[in-house]
Amino acid sequence: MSYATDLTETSASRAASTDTAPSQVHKPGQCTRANEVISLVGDKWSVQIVMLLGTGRHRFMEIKRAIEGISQKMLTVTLRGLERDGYVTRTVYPTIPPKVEYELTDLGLDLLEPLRALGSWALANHDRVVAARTAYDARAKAK
Amino acid sequence: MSYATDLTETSASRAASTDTAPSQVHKPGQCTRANEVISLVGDKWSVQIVMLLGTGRHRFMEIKRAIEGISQKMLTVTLRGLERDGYVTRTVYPTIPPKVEYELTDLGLDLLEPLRALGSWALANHDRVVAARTAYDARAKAK
DNA sequence: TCCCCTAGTTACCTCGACGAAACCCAAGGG
DNA sequence: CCCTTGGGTTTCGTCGAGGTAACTAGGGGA
Repeated sequence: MSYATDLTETSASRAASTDTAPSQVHKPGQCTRANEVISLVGDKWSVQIVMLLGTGRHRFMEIKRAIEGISQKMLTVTLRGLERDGYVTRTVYPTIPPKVEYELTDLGLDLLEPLRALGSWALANHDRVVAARTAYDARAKAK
Repeated sequence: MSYATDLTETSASRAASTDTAPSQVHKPGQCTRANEVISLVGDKWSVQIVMLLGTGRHRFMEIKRAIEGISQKMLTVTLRGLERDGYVTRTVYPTIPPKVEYELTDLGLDLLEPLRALGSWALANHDRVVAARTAYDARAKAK
């Protein structure tokens, strides 16, 4: 493992070719730590919510209506997770129709930057991916 | 939806507050398209493989030994997916112990950049997340 | 009177992601 | 004769993510 995020990563190829050391040439710690955070991105809903909250403070039902497709349960679960990880704050107004507002913390705002980078990359290169996909499928079908 | 990757996104809040239009004020297309690409990041293995291939060309068994924990099946499935989406190329040498090499395409190399950004962010902010997590758990337990 | 609104929680169920392990070919080594 | 090696495919089983629906509170509107 060990992503070589900005380290000079010659260890991966070395480990695979030499193979004398069992499999511990990489630093598994880094990979694990990175994954712990990156796995949030896999969450189907977390990214969308963080992106939405990037536009400012929002109420629960606002988010639910904005995300379209998310269930009540998953919204609460996801928001709890984001709160636990320190990305959002939850503010409860004990009025009688309850009112809860969610807002990004500094950490959440920080996360927004690489997330937006990934998002705009995705938007920009979407067509390339679709083209590759159809080309691949055509090739596979022709075979 | 609509991530507001770099657009001025006032529509999300507007849609939630006005609520006159059913739910189509955002541009759902962008969100869907972005997700289509971002969902790759959720794949538990795709990111690791792309990162590893960022260090150069690699053989199947090399990758399998380097990733540690991936099963034969998931490696083939993930690599096929990455090949289909145009991120990696698959080169078969029809020798008699078979030899297959995987390498990032230009698209894959392009993806590497936002991925590394996210990865180094994750590494840099891992501690903040863990701290928030333990603080939250302590608060929850004390309640 | 009854329903709806907000922000949840809970129980139940489904379905797909993923792992484990067996099987494949063909050549080469003991 | 069997094992190994590389790069798979296939089958089977599990487990958890996530959806659905019903419940909670109290006040306002028809």
